[in-house]
Amino acid sequence: MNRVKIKLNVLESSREHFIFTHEENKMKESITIKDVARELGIHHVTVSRALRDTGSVKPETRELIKKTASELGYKPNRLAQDFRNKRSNVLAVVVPDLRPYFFAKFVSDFMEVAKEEGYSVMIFQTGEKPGVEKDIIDSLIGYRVAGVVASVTKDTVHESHFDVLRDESIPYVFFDRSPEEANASQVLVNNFQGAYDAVTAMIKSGKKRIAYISTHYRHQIFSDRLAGYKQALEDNNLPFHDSMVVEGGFFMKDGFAHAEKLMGLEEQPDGILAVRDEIGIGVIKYLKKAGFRVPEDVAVIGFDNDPMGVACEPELTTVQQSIPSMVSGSFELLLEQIKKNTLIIEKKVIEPKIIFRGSV
Amino acid sequence: MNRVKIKLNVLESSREHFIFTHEENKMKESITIKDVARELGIHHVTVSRALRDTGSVKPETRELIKKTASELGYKPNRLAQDFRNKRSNVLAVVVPDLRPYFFAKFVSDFMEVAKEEGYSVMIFQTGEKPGVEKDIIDSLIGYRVAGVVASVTKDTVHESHFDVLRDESIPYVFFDRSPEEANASQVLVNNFQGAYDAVTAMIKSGKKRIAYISTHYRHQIFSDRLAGYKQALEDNNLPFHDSMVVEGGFFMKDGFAHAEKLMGLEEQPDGILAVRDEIGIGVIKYLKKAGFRVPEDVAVIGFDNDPMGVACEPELTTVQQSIPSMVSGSFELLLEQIKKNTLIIEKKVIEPKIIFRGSV
DNA sequence: CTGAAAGCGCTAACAT
DNA sequence: ATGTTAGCGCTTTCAG
Repeated sequence: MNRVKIKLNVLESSREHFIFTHEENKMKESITIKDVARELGIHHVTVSRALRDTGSVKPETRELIKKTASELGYKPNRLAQDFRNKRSNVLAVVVPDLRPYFFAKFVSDFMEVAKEEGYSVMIFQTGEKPGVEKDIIDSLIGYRVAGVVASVTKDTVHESHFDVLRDESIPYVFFDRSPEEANASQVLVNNFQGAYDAVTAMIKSGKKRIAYISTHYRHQIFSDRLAGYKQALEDNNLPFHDSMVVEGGFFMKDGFAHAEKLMGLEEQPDGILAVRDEIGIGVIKYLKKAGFRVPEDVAVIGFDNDPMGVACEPELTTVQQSIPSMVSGSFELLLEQIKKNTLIIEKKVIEPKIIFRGSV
Repeated sequence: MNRVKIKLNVLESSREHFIFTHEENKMKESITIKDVARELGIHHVTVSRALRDTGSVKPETRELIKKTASELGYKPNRLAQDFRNKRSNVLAVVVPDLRPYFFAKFVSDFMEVAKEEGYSVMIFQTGEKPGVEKDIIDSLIGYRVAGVVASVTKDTVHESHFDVLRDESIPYVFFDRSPEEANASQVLVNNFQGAYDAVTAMIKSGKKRIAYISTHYRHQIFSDRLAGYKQALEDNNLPFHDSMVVEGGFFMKDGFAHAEKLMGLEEQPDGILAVRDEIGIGVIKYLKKAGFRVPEDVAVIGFDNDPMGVACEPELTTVQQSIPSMVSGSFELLLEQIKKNTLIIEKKVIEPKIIFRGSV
């Protein structure tokens, strides 16, 4: 340690600052298979074979090599391995935003499954920007990732920017949000059914005038939900009213505002389907503030099974999409393509399930 | 396309299954700098120099090379670059679990900052298991990551398993949760102050008997909060009662259960500090269910500023730790070490801030 | 300013 | 069962 500095207020909110700067540790040379080989007086290729359990190596030699390697602290250089193999053991997951529970949970589960099979995971966020999405996909080529799992931005219509992956034989699978007509495997949720079931549930509980709060995102997911909503009304001989479908926004405050507008109408809804749980929670917050009882006066159902839904009062009934199913579905689809080095186009549809809590 | 299969019920919840299997696209050979060089009748080293803006290359030649490379669709092979440079442009972020909002938000923000500087990010989850943490750190060596940012498990006491990184001159920074006495840079929150301020706020609003619900996690963060709680009582001449400190659990249901016990005591608390927002929400849910008014009868404050806190009623007052400050703090500390190839030990302390909402 | 040579650590293919 | 050869794509070093 050759110098000590004391700094203050580097961060606006910091209090204590001590810097101890050491001189660089001389970059210790890493141990390679050649070092292990030299130690044992054998060829490094034999070491390579032994360590990877390939080729034929005399069992005792193999054991000895492994023992020596571990004693010497040998760590395979994955950079060299990947380079040599022209492919890394990294899977890329591309999502619009990691923060929403749905994506955080998907990625979290996906990493665990991938790890079981020896893959590491790189995460990328598009921020809902198609341009960023394209740049990310392009950069993936350079990394020679083994495969890609993606949920596209709200504005991604084509999959053309994924073609570069195809050119490099890098398999990719879409989950949840896929470009329409994608020429790739997809793991999707039956959003039509989810909305249909949700509306049907409200009707069964006696509701007759059900509104739907959508988002401005023009992705098929959202139009499917609208279609399911309409179909459920029709199948129950309930009229469809334009005024009962509103859209715009994505957050709690948007749900609050939409609910305020809906409840200000001459003909008020007695049930509200929200395209996201957060919006649904905003709806409930408005309803309670305005003195409506939930679910007696107005029932509410959301989508996503966000844990946030159990924080509100009453707890939000929601349309759940099984994230573990989506994870295993997309991972298997990807792995099969990697293993067989083959393009597989398969569409898996996950059936949603209504989680009944207190709001309907 | 040479075969078509139809499968059914591969996933328990799937409905439609179509598989179209194509034969493998012949692995198109990627374009290398040699291809670009050949096209131009020059040496590939010149191409390398031109593309990286290093060395001296005649300006026109440089332009021509860049143009040609892009026309040919040249994409640098990062595997080769990283291998050659003995270091990748990947930063590793190690967290206990990606799902809690705090970590999801940290990682999300960190990725954006890292991207600005040309780094990609690999995420790892320890699942609060020190053994897994050790394995992850070991594996990082193989990847020759440029740097590591970690928040350790609840049971990590030493940083000894991080030594391997030091051996390879891979800098690492701890954020939020650090081993005690860590011999590395740290970005921490002043948890003592957070608890102190929270308790003080409740006292100022007239509360006289304040309980503290902790977790069983034996990490310094939690003892610091306890210490802050005690100090605030002392500074306000309020007695400390053992019965007012309970611990165990991490989730909403635990908060609910603890609140039930606390309110069942002969001497009930009139304020409750919860070590996490989720626990605080559980507390509020119990209080309301049992007929107590929040905050009139009992005030509640949590930690973390989890958005879930605004879903409950009343909205939860919380001790916020600035995630952007933590991200920029840890990233800068890491980047400086990478750039200078120097060990820097600095401790940044982020001051928390109380977000007043409805529960106090 | 440009070219030639060399090698990073590893593994596939071919010998022995 | 083990060794030899060769080379992945790139960049650093040295020559010209």
